[in-house]
Amino acid sequence: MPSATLSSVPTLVVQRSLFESDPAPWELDAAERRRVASIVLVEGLDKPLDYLAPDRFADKGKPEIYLEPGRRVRVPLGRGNRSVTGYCVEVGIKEVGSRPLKEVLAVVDSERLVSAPMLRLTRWMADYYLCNWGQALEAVVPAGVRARAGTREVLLLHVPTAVAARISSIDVTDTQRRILETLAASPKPLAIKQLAGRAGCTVAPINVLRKQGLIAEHTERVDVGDALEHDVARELPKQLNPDQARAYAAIEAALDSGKQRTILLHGVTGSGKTEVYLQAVEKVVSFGRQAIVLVPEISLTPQTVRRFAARFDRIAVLHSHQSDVERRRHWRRIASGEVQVVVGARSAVFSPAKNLGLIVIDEEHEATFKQDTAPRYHARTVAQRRSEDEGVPLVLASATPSLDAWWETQTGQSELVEMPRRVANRPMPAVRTIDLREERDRRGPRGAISRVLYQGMREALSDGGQVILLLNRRGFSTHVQCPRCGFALKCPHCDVALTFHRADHVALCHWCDFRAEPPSACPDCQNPGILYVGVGTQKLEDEVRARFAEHKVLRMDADAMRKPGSHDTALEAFRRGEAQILLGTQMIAKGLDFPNVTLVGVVSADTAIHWPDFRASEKTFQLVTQVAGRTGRSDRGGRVLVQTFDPEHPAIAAATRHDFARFADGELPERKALLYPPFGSLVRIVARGDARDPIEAVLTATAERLRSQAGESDLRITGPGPAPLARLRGKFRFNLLVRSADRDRLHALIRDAMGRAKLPKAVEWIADVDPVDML
DNA sequence: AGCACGCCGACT
DNA sequence: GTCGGCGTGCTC
Repeated sequence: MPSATLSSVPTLVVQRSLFESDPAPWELDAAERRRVASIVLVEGLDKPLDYLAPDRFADKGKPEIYLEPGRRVRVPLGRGNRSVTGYCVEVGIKEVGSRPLKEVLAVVDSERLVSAPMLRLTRWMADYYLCNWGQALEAVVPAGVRARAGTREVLLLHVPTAVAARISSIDVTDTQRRILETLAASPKPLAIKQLAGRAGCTVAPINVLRKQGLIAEHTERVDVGDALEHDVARELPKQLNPDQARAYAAIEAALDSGKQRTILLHGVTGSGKTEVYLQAVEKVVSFGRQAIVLVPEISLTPQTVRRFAARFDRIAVLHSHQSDVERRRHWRRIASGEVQVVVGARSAVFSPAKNLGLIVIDEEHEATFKQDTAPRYHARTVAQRRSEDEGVPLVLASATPSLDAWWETQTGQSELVEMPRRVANRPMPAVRTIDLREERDRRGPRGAISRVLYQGMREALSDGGQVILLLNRRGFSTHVQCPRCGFALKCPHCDVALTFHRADHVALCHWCDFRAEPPSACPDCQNPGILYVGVGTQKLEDEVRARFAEHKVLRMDADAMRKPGSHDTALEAFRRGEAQILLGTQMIAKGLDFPNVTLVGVVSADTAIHWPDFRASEKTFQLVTQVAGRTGRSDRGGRVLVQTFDPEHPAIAAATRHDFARFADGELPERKALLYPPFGSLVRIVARGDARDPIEAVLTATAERLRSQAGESDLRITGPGPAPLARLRGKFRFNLLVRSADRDRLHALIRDAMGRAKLPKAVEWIADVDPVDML
């Protein structure tokens, strides 16, 4: 072949590709204004794609297949045109022609799932939480709603009007005439079985009529089963005391202002915060708007729901233990505007309230408001954004506010309302620490309960009071260890010691549920004296039963409360006095109101103090303060005994004085010095994989990229280093902490750095924005 | 996320 | 010569 021909080939190729990417003249001529839908795919690439919206999807008279933003569609993607699902986020008339657009294949949803404000919110979430827009959209609409759980396609029959007019004169059998008359007389279309039942015949003659066209049919999607609403005795608003009235007035002013405001309701345990926000919600409802009240999942008991049901005619409940069918029922009632108040867990912040008037977050400091899978949103942050976008007030309530929410009040971004006194002027319980260092050196029975705590329990019980014992460790013993060779039983998949559970006689990993046979002798040195050390709730229960044999003991922890509903049953039993001693993990520390509890014992206040988490102090303060708040709630009074090896620790010292401000004043400067929240924004990147080196390498490269891109900014980078839980479920884990006072820039830098990194197949990573769990 | 294209090694 | 390894890049 002549060389001239060879050299001309590449030229041709180059020109062809130019024609393909640039509009050719004849294509420009053909440019048209067409209806174009912008589609965000549920998975895959994070960039809206444009598709042609055929006219058949533009007919408002056909709401089943009307294409509008907030509905899902099926669209062809890639060379193979495989059909994928995406959310329509925009529909408009656009100039097309430069490149032929593909067409939307089908409209999936027969109604809008995501409103315009929710579309904006999800777009913001994607930016803020470094996730795909598609992921954010999927988080906002419950799976049961997407799948239309609890509905069925049914075939409905009716008599065409032309036929109905001459039923008596049609040539049919008597049975067929009866069928036609029955159906024509029905005000609503009927299913085949319904019609057969009413006409007193089988389905056979009905099918004959259908074939003849004397009966018309169409399909419709209907709900199966009816909503059962239970009647609850109505309760009237309570008279507010002066502190409550002041707090209410502040919220009322915010509501009347018609503007977004954030109010932190800082009220000591037992100060009656709930009544304040209930009345605020009543006000919102009175002018026809809706309120969302978020509570921690654990507080969302039937009792809590009853409390709301007693005050409002139409409430909806949303939480994770509902079936898809239930959740969809509540969700649609909210979307229809029927519901006045939504009470729900974290994800209820996405409730499709049309005419939102107020958002309340009770126990605002609780970690459960942070989602621990993508998108890793915090309901408080999302609620703040939503309330700004929709111009409604946000009320945060807590006896132990998060330092994040607290600091906002100090900088004037939100308003602080204090409720420093308990209702009925009841005093706060006296809190006394018991120094376990002294106790350790004393002779006497060795156990988890010190002499002083034992005496306190004896006194409380003999006076007819009840006792709560907090121990934030489940299981029987926390370690299985050989005193001779130092061997400790560890999880083969995780970097943690196995906890011995005596009830199941198993050594259990609390992270991956690995189970092992507990050894009776040291597997290493065969020493038969292997020790089961460290006290969990099960061992504490044994000790309490042995030393208080004449009293009934109730244990509440994740193991004892495995059955659905057992949590509520146990609390009710304790409330009725069927047990005198309630012991358990943090699930007994929160929000409960037992008037007869006159003693709270904290078996070990130190469990969280040495946690490798910058919030360790904050968590300790909250836990001790919250559990202390469970007593002194009646005229019987109450007191609190806190066992600790570190009575001078600022968190414990402040908790014993119920002194939040003192705790905050001590803790905030430390956060500031290290640029931790609330002074800096924090993003934690966690990488995991089968081998240490590639994981660390990816994070090192990312850290370097961040440093080189950071320029003059205040970026502070810690790591990469092994995560506090360096091995989990068989994977090695490394993390990188990045913080900056400039939140938006921080998020943008990390998005860029992670987007550019080439991730080896064997490495997975996530970015956790505003992390709560640092393990 | 898939799914194709593409450029190098072991086979019929 | 062909099958197939998974690196790279695109998807309206």
